[in-house]
Amino acid sequence: MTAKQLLQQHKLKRTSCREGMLELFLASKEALSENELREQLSGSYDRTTFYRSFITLLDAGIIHKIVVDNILTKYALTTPMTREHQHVHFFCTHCETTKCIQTDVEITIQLPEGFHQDSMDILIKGSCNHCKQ
Amino acid sequence: MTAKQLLQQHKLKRTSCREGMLELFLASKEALSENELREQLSGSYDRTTFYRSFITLLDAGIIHKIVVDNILTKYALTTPMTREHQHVHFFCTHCETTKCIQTDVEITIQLPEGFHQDSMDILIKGSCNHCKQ
DNA sequence: TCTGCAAATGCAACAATGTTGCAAAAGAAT
DNA sequence: ATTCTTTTGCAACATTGTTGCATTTGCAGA
Ligand SMILES: [Mn+2]
Ligand SMILES: [Mn+2]
Ligand SMILES: [Zn+2]
Ligand SMILES: [Zn+2]
Repeated sequence: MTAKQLLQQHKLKRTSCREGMLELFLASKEALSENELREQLSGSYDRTTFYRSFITLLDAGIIHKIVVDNILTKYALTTPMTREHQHVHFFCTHCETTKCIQTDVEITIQLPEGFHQDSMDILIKGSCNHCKQ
Repeated sequence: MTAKQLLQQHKLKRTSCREGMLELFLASKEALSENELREQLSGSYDRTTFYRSFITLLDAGIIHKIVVDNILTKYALTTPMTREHQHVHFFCTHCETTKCIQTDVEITIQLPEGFHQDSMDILIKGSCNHCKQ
């Protein structure tokens, strides 16, 4: 799947910002932040354009967002696996590497009477294979 | 347990800001945000003082922090239950009510080779008993 | 290939949240 | 009451994200 195909498939205009972002997502095994994308797209775009592109790609379901506390926000491609709701994310507290964990989880938690669950976010923090002590 | 006792027990100075915050935490069944605390402590304190008080109470382990995406940050008292295991938080997407779920969870997720887990955050989103449709 | 229109962009301004340095005030111990 | 330390308030700043508006671009149709 190419960036161009992804955009066409979702009937989105093929702009260089979107296409550049998608190429980086397609090439990366890890989630990427706005800053990481901008660094690599040296022909920088305005910050506003990035934010609006994120919104477009999120709305289309092409990418999804991973927020780690007040520390950072990253984005990753949505795959068939990650599209299934509750999947797990991993965050390395040393190098901030953030990954989608491709595992099926079946967790049921008893909520108080009258509460209703729509979704569940699971974030594991620890050290990645490069940062293990 | 009173606010005064909590502060003395942790050898913290008994200032009116800290004591006011703790009284609200002790009286609340839900997690509270900076704004909710400030509203109720009408004899408002400076924003900086709030942030520094949060840090003090967090460091002492008296409260813990619950971050919901880029939406909001709330705080709640640390109880014996919440201190122990990985515990779960609930966030109502309608009224933003945020609660600690007092349930024991034992979840093991297989991480990629070389990855090491330190902690796990679980956030359930949905509607609370007042907002159920 | 050219034209026209809707959509995307860049820029400036703004808001919310959180942090830091420093002088003044308050807490607690003597 | 005096002293010393910690906390506070204020101003300034950083980061992240949003909005309005004029300009530019992509793309469909001629
Ligand atoms: Mn993911
Ligand atoms: Mn909790
Ligand atoms: Zn790492
Ligand atoms: Zn609610």
